[in-house]
Amino acid sequence: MDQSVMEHESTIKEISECMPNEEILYDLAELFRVFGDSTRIKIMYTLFESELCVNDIAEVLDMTQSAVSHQLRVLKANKLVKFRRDGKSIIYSLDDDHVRSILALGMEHVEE
Amino acid sequence: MDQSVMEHESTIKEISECMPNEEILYDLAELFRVFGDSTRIKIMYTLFESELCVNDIAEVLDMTQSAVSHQLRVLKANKLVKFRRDGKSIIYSLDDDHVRSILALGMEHVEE
DNA sequence: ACAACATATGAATAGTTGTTCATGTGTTTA
DNA sequence: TAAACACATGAACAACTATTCATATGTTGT
Repeated sequence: MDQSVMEHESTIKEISECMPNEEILYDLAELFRVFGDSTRIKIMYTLFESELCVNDIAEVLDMTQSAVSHQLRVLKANKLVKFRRDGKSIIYSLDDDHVRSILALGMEHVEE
Repeated sequence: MDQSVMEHESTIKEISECMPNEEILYDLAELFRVFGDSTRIKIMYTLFESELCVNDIAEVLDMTQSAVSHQLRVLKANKLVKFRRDGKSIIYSLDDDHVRSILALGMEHVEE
């Protein structure tokens, strides 16, 4: 095995060592997959400035209550939104500023 | 229509006005959808520190050349990677620092 | 306790997507 | 120029996902 092949092999090895482990990579992909649907993005944008109940989100986006609820479930499971009960309604809001940051960064890339 | 209903209506309207238009939202979702697959994320991570040709990516990730090429096509179409020819090989690299920023932000959220 | 309201959820379906296999295109070398 | 190499691409299939419809759960006011 000559020098250049050995260097090649060690480069390959180095890259593999820098790679985050499978589980983290899968979680990361799942996080982005949640952002990868325009209706979920719309829902997050409705919550950008103020919290809202499910019916209001459905009204703003002209969607069925069921569809919104299903998507909120996904957002909830990935800790992108949080919620609290207020009487009969359940009020949703963005979980933290990470969500806003990620949306903003994505927007920067898209608007170039 | 009483006062509270009017306020409700105007809130709904305000939110709709802040919402980015359909096309932008769709592009944004598409961008994140590209990040939403673990093999594409792996490919981007192999390119995090240094540029690589298709075969090397395939070798590092233990994937077929075809599968890698198909995914590079998606990354290319969304301007997440760029490429240049070098002899028989085509060398891929991350397109800009946006890619690194987005991956890093996502990682922050996941590692909490 | 009961009716009305707000939300969640399960099942089914239609549409989307990642991989594989086979083959095509483009480049180098003998 | 023919063979070998590196990569791209089209078709097909299996796996996944978002929405709809029907219904269940939980809360309020009477």
